[in-house]
Amino acid sequence: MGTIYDVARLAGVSTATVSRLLNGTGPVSEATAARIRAAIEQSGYVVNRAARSLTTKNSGLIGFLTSDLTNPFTSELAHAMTERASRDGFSLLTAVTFGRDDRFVQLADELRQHQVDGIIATPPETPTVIASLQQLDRAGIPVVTIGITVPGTGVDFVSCNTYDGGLAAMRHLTSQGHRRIALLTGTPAESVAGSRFRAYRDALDEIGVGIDADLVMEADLDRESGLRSTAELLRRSERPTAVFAVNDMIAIGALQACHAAGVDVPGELSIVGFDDVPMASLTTPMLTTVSQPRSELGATAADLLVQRLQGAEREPVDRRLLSTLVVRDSSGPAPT
Amino acid sequence: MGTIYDVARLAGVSTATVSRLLNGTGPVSEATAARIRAAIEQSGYVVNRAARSLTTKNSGLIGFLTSDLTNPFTSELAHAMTERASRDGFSLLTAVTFGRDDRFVQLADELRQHQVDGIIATPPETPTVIASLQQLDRAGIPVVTIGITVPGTGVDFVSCNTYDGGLAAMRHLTSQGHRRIALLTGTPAESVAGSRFRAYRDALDEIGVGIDADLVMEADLDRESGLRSTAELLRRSERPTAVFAVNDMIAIGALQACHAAGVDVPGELSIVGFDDVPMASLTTPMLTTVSQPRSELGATAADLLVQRLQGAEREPVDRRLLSTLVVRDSSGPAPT
DNA sequence: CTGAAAGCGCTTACAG
DNA sequence: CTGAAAGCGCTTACAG
Repeated sequence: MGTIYDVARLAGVSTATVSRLLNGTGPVSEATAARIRAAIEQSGYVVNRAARSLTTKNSGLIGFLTSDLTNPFTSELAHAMTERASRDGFSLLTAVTFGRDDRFVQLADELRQHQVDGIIATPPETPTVIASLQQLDRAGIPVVTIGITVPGTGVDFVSCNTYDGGLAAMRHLTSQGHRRIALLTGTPAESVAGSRFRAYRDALDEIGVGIDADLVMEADLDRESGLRSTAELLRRSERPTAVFAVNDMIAIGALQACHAAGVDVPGELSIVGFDDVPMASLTTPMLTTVSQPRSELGATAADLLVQRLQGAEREPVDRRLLSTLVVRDSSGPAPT
Repeated sequence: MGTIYDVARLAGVSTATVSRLLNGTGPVSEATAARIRAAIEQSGYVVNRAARSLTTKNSGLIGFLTSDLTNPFTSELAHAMTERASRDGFSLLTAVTFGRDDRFVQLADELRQHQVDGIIATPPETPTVIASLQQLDRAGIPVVTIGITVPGTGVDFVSCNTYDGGLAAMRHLTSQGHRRIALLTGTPAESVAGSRFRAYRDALDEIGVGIDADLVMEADLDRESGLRSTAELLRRSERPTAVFAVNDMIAIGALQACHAAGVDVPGELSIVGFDDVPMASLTTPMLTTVSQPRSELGATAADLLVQRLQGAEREPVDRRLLSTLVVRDSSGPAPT
């Protein structure tokens, strides 16, 4: 592909001059500029950013750590981040953890090896992950998290008021007479989707009902496990009357379990999800869920990181976007 | 973060020895190995792969060029590719073109700047894109494409038999009496989703009906444009009785347009999609569509590329996976 | 406006 | 089993 030396030789100048033209980092006479441009054209020269990063300490790479690119929520985040980042010449290096803590740690390390300028993470809020994020921060790598806070660091944080959203969802159920409400969430419930767990607990508390451990289903955060957990709930002699899923994919799995078991939704079981993914309004019945501004979350996260990478000195930011309950058809009064 | 020099100094050895231990590329006595490991631990050393790539010519980066990460089809591809690639230590550098040719060319260049070892692309089959891909190939960068062929190159190719799938979908409609069938596709129809266009044309040909240009709706490949195109079709005095969408997102948009206009599906209009994205079985009515093995496509593409990157010398591969028509509820007999 | 030279952090023959 | 040194492709003071 040719190096900057080839271009320099072809144009009869030094590599310093070529570099200056390429980066607009110093004056170059129009005559030599023209010769250099011709040489670049002729040799098909493409700058080697890996080499460049060796001196500049900037790779132009942003690491994105996520557990599942398949989840529409995540893919919209990634899309919005890519778009925002590319505006300032940054590319996204994506690492998928499959929700496994050990992979998170390993992939964070890999991103560092690739000299990412910064990292955006939207992982489960487990101790291992938090520790890993803190280490990144200590190593001086700018980090922005979506949905989880990392105490004692300079990490920027963008999220929705998921607690409020979760509370609205739960109250929507309790106000309609639901008492036996199952929670479909990750493992452990307290930390994976922790704010939604707290909303679940507090809303039950409001109506004087404690948490029934049998109704807290800890599993993966995907449709499969929503289907499995709900199928199990439906087999029990004493069923819940409602299900609160911490994301829509789980809720959709729950819906499918009901279809399969011939259980009427919302007549026999109310289902509420979280995220308002595109397909939430396409299910039968359409899903009641909490809407999060996905693109805005992604764009904001990327924006905060880019700002920092461009030298903005400021206090760590805690940016909360609004999430709202969207009542559709999968929820209704508790059966009497 | 410390460099290999810091580690070497700390362990009292040369950088060459550290490098040999790190890469398992030469013998190191157990005693020194232990000292080096301790030094790495102590200094929190992380190898700089950008620097490494300067000598090895391997970045460990695979570029993924796609038009829309939001499409479930694409995100599943990306997911599967990431998984397969990471097995051999490769990371995915994602570039999103938003379906724009100029961005494709620019992003391909950016990926080269970042020294990607190879590229996987699943873009529209436009002349600009083909030319760009050919240039990549000429530059000696291994390329695997999903869904489009690049003539006269060493590019590996993995796809479904989308023509057969499209033909099955179209025959499903024509055999039920449909004559006025609209095609919802990209611009230009002949090349974006070209095989599906050919299937459309040939199936109409079989029943002695020519293409009615008014029924070929060229637009973007997303839900929005499916909605818009269909809304327009529904406003016409002479409506089509069926719609064949080249992907499910478009088909879902078509479904929504019908909902909005109070048009019964499939009573008044049959809709057939393509891809069988997860939400295709969650719509009301559930979508008739052509199923593509998404994960397998992604995994195969990544596999072919990794093989090549690991030095496999072989003829360019043309791997066809099977796509099949899935008849659900959005299609039925033509209204009489 | 331009060039010579050092240095970024690695790996790799080569020599021992 | 180990080290000295060159080289990968850039950028950046420094000097002119």
